[in-house]
Amino acid sequence: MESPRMATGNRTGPSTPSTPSTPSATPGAPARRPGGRTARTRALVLDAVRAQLVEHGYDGLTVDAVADRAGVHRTTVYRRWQDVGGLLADLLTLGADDDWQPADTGTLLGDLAALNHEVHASLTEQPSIAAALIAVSFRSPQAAEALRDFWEGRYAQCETVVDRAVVRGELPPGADARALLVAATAPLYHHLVLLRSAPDPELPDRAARTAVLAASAGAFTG
Amino acid sequence: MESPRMATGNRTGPSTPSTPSTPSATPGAPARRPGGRTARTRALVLDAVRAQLVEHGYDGLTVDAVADRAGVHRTTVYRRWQDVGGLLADLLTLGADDDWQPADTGTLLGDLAALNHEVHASLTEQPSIAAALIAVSFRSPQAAEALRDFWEGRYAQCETVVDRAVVRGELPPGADARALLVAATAPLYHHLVLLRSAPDPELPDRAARTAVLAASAGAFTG
DNA sequence: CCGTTAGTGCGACAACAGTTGCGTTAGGAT
DNA sequence: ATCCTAACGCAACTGTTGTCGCACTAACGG
Repeated sequence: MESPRMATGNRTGPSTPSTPSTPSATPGAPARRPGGRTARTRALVLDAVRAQLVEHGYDGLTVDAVADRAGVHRTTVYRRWQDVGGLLADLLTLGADDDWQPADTGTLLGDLAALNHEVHASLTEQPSIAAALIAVSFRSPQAAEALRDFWEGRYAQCETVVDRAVVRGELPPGADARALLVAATAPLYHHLVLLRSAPDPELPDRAARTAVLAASAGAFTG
Repeated sequence: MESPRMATGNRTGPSTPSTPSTPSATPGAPARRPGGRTARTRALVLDAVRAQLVEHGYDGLTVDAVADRAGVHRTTVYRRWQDVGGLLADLLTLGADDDWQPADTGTLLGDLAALNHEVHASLTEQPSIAAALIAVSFRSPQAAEALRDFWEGRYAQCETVVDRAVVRGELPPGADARALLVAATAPLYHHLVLLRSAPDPELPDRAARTAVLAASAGAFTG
């Protein structure tokens, strides 16, 4: 997971509740207005979320503080994002919809190590948006779902890493790509998020190596 | 991790701030009073925490609700435990100091699988004290530290599993026991806590098998 | 048994989270 | 250019979280 990047575009935001792709085709639902002011507000607020997170950390990330910093009224934030979890969830979806691709280093070990280094970096940066999102996902269903979707997407995209390894003959066909990817990355999350160990710069490489050895031993094939 | 058991003893509780083992030898510090009423209050409150957690889940676990149920005033709870995290941390320390031992099944795979089944059970029981503690550990430093200490103790105790495997000749000597144990258990936590996947009854065995295969391939012998 | 005071009960208080009703502004369609 | 109304600003409100000062009760030492 890398840090979500800001794209100050004209996107609608999460307040648009499951709108079909053809907005004008739904007569019962009220017409959305994703234009000028709405988009501007969203950009201001999400900018404020990131700035507030950087300056005051996760504990200083309250709805009131974000609204003040964005120059927007409290109720506006509450109406569109509900709570802090909604804000971070929106920030995540904003950064997740870009066309991220796993690195292609030529070997399974290299690919997994590169992936792990990305995860490691996103979890150890100060402050870590990823860590804040994980923390808030235990309070906010919105954040939990956004994080779930984000990881689902990322793991799906990373399956190409395993596919490439199969094509190269590094792995036998029929390997459980998802299980392999989880085995490679889980120790990182376990140490940094749950055990809260001190960051170990060699951990990404070691975890990747362990997963590759297990895969070579046939751990993920039937 | 299994559910902490209640021992309605006369222990002091976490409010005793790092008291040396000889309380009477510290003239500057005020004399503690761990006796009758204090112990009774702690038992009442911790009982209420567990009951409240069982009946209303983690979301219903507020300081006020616990105090009401325990028949104790709010301020008493705030003063001795600070917050919900302190309450759960105390509950954990109460259950963690028993002489837990990892199962001895005769094989490394069996031992790791048994361990994983314990972890799986503690995380999927409804409601899960373990899951509640993990969730609250992101809000409360006390809970975070208690959880950290708990896991540190458990992983230390589990190193005997690896030692036994070395003695049996299943593993070469010099294996990194901690890394092996983390590799075996991390996928469980990753799926159940972070990814929030649906519980997979085969996951404990598969994760244990993966770790053993990696270990046999020399993944943890640096 | 008595004196000291740690621990508790009690009420008042501030700060924060979150909601509601209503008036105002500005997007978008005609 | 005009109308409709989504989105916003504003203020007042409720409920919860956490703190503080003071009085009181009971644990522990003598």
